[in-house]
Amino acid sequence: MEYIRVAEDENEEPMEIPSEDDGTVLLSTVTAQFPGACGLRYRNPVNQCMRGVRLVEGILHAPENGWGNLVYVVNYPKDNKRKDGMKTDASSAVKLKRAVQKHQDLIVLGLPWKTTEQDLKDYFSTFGEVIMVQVKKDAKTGHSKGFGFVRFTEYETQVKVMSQRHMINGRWCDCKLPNSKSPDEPMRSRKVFVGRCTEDMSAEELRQFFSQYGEVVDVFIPKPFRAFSFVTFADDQVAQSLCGEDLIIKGVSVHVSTAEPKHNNNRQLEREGRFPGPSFGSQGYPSNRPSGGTLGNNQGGNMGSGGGGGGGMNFGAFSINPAMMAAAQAALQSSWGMMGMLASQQNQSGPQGSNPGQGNQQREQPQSFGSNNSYGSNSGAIGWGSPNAGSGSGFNGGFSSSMESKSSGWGM
DNA sequence: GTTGAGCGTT
Repeated sequence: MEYIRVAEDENEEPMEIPSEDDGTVLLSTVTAQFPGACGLRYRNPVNQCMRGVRLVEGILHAPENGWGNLVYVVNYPKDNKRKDGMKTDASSAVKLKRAVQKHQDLIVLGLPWKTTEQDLKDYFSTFGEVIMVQVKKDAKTGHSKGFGFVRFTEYETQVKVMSQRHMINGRWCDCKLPNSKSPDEPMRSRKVFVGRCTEDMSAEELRQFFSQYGEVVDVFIPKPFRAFSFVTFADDQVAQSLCGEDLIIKGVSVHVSTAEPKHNNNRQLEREGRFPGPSFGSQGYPSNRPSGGTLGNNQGGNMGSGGGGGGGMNFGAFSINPAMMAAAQAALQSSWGMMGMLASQQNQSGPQGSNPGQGNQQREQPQSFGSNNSYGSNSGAIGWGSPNAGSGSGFNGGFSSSMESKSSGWGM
């Protein structure tokens, strides 16, 4: 482990604080010693100017030549000279949790409209081996939405890429960890949820693919197509180890998480706090949720919103539509089954018991299952994530790779 | 035919 020297003032005695394995320093590590700190700066030996240390998502990145022996000075918001602390901590705590980083897709923000996946591939390949790029496009027009994703083979490459800005086709772009996923949550389940599946991923292909990590005992793909599936392993540790990972299947980045969709992934709700409207039976869930938990949302209560129906749920009022069927179907597959859907009904008497995290499920808003499930090309295909084994043959069917075309003539 | 902070067809 490496340490860097940090002081509250240039003249004060520096304190050594630890860096992470990847050479970054967590802001949370700094705030642990200097409450209220919001960043670091240092005096550039070359020109004697103070320089800020790059900070992204709670992670401090070393200067070009590493941390070295410089003394880094703590930054505080405005002219707070510490002491007050605490207040900012609550809000920053959320970000600090992102601190532990793994190998993940990076989101690329600020892309020029004209930038193609090939451009991305070409550009990012200068940092290290790229195994996936995507430019998000409008389904109809095919026009870029101005952002994309990239995934590197090496974690070090990822760290490097995150630590700086990028000039891509004439625009400055940022690479960050997407906030579409939260740090993995603990849960003892052999089943994982696989999001962002495409329709052409068959159960057999998924089984084949996931078998490289461990014995797969079940693959379930909800029908009609819902862009996710469930994979159950024989060994729960295998399942757990995959949670939070992005995996590349047929050039498409899928996301693995616990079989219970933790996220009512709504950041708005976090900020706005409580839900409006009546929430019957919402005697709050035990607050022993795993760290990443979504804060007190009373979701379950929505079901009764119309009449309130103090205390009792009126099943007679239910009408089953296809969406609900699918939601139920999904629920049956998840670890908690219908428990999730009926979350707010639970008494949760024993603080003991099994898993925290039951409370707030509610699978899916019923949504139109309209016919248009046709998403076209998975363009950014770069083949399989190359499972080691040989048997995998037969899948290499034709997914065209937009990256195979060599040379990216940019400029005319 | 436009745009420029964001977050990937759960």
